[in-house]
Amino acid sequence: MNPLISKLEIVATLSNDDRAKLTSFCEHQQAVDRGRDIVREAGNPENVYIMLNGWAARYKTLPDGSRQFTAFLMPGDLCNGEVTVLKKMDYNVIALTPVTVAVIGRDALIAATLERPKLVQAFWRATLVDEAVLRAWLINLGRRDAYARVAHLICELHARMSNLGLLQQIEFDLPLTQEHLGDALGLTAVHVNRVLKRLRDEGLMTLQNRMLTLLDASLLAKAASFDPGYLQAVAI
Amino acid sequence: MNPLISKLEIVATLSNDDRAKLTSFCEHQQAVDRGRDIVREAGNPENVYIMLNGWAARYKTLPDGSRQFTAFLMPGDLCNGEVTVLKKMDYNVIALTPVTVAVIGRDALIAATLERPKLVQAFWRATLVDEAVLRAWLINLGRRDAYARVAHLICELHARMSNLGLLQQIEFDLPLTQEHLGDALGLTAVHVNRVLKRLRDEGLMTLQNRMLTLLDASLLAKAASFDPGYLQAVAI
DNA sequence: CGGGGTGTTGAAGCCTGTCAACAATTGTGG
DNA sequence: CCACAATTGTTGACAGGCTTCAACACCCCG
Repeated sequence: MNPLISKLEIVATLSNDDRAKLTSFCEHQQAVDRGRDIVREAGNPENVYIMLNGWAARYKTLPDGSRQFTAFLMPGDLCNGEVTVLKKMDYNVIALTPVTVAVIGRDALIAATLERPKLVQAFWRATLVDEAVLRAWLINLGRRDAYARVAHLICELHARMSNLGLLQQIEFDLPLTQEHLGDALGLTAVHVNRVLKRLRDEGLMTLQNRMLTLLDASLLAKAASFDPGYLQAVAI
Repeated sequence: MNPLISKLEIVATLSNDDRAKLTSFCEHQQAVDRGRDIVREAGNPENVYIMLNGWAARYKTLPDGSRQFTAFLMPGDLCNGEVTVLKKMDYNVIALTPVTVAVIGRDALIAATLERPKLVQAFWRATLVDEAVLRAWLINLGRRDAYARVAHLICELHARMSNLGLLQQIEFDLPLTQEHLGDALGLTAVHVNRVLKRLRDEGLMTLQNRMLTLLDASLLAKAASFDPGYLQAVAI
């Protein structure tokens, strides 16, 4: 199944025509090696890149060399959807695993959406959910200690993958290093390690060999004060 | 001058017709006392509220009672623009000063924007700038210490007010308490106080009686590694 | 088999939170 | 206009969470 369609159908109902259009968007594909940037701050945003496979992260690097992720991108997510409306990009996107993206000319995407107001609205709604996730991250960094912060991120990632239909079980592939988690959470990899150990010792979850196992999902959600409401768009 | 028009004209060019429409949006006004919520998470989002005067903050409260701001809202900002596309709101907005808002029926706003694609795009671009601000806040909380964090927020607020044409000088009214700053920065009011003292002692800025004075703007920007690029939308 | 990346653990130090007391300012009612 | 209360700002002492630095184990891939 096309992940872009899956993602948009969470927030909107699409016609067969819309689905066909989205499928055609994904014809021109490109592979990106793990560790390489998919889009760059300085780059010319002529194209829009859509995640089809693998994991990526939106990030920015500070003058002192430290890095902060502002989003994890999963299949169906737009790497730089903004450029349909703005000529600027103020972030980078890096492939955290081997990634395949769909490449669409910015103008082609704009033209297509002009003919299909339903599609615009679907993209728009998906963007608003992304923004809600961003707000949740801010709250996470501002007001939760490292323990609850890690727990909250794990709950979010599990819920998002579950929404995409990428899993049903308590065990799933999480191809993130502890440094990646630290970059997302505003923590050092060392401290992420200590928190994961505690979560493991307490029997809430384990993360080994890139396999995450939720041993006690409800306790984990409670520790994180996780409320999944913000991940579900409610269409008018 | 109508602050909504000022705000949108930063990111788009408007026709006289558009401006007239926006002015008509602001006919139905409402006053909100300092400390009261303008919109509530649980509330029914039938209306869209637009800031005309005063300061407000988007926020969420955690189970333990702590509060995190996710945005400061100034004249021209939409309190809950999402509800034109989504039926849900996952945050509150509180008036930090006495506020006047314009109240528009959600359906009326949707109808108006359907006739005016230019207006939709203007709103959309403004939203994307707001999102860039949100990312900047996340980076601020994730990777800067309290000193640089406070400095960065001050730089941002100064730049935003400057963009709105609300000031030209190095001195301007900043009606936020130290607790407000703490809620935005993920710090305690006590520690904000200590940082402000240090910034004062070092001659970078003072904040007294709700008056902020930038004594050395370039040094302050340097301490914060502040780059104002993200505040300016670049239209296609 | 060897090497780079990743994970694990400990010790020490610093940044920020917590608690508390008091000062300054603002707001309110007489 | 004054008196008083409530909010906000200021400062100190102390505790704790997280970072830093370091060493080593593990694992995958060449």
